[in-house]
Amino acid sequence: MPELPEVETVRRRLAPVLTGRRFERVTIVDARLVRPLEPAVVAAELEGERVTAVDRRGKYLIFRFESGRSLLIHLRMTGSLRHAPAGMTGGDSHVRAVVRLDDGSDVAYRDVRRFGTWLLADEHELAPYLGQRLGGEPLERAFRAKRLGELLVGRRAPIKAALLDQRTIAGMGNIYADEALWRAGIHPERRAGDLTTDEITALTGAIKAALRAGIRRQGASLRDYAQPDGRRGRMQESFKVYGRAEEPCERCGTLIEKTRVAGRGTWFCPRCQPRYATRRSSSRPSRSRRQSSV
DNA sequence: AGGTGGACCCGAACGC
DNA sequence: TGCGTTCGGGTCCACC
Repeated sequence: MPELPEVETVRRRLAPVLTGRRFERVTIVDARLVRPLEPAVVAAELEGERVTAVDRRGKYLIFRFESGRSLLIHLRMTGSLRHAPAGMTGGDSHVRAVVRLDDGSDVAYRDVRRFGTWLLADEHELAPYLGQRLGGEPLERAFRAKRLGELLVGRRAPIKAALLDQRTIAGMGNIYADEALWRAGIHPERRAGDLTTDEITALTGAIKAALRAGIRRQGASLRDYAQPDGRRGRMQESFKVYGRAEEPCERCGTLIEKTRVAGRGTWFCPRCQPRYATRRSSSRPSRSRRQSSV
């Protein structure tokens, strides 16, 4: 599942091969990709555009064009992009769109479950579109504990749900949310607004560390995700808790448990991530001394 | 207002 | 063996 580290890896691989290239021929096979617009219309609009930059915001990939317009790609769950010599991607029934570049190579978009979207945005549309959906970038220096704390104040949702909310932190998904909570030693069902300042500080660092670990290993290839050259990422080999139910926690040996939080499969270490804070460790004013018992 | 849960998808894993 | 059922997950949206 492409989250920030996977999308960032794709961005880093595509930027050098796309920058300066012109979209010569665009084929959109699956109408879902660009609906409610007509695939042929969008394809025609894209043809002739020249790429000036490949950016990322949250889980969105952004192809910026000379014209000022941008193509906003969201991979959702099973989307992937493949860069290869022209014609190499034929015969794959899951390819939903192909862009022929002016150097004779193809960028093919593949998506088994067809959740992914392509949006061609005008210059003035991009910032409002993203701003409405996304909070800050967790790997930017501006993302500090103070800021995260402000975003969590008063929130009654489980901390995991808050992390999955893209307006809290852009780019976190199910995998890295679990990984970050384990690193910070915070139970996924703790009320977001009840975390102490120390916990928020730990969580801020844990989020950055979990995401950076994912980028360093070129993302996690569980099933469909692969880099544009077809290679798999290796982060799945380094998960601390995600998908590891009944395996020992590497920190304390306790068996990892699986539960469900905010409608998502959730893995955690019951010892490293206690449901109730075992000691008060902060000056952060809390509205009640006890955690509510569920 | 803010949180929750279903819909959208479809291949894989599971159950009988 | 084969069929039907369940699962999962990012985002949007209806609902409470």
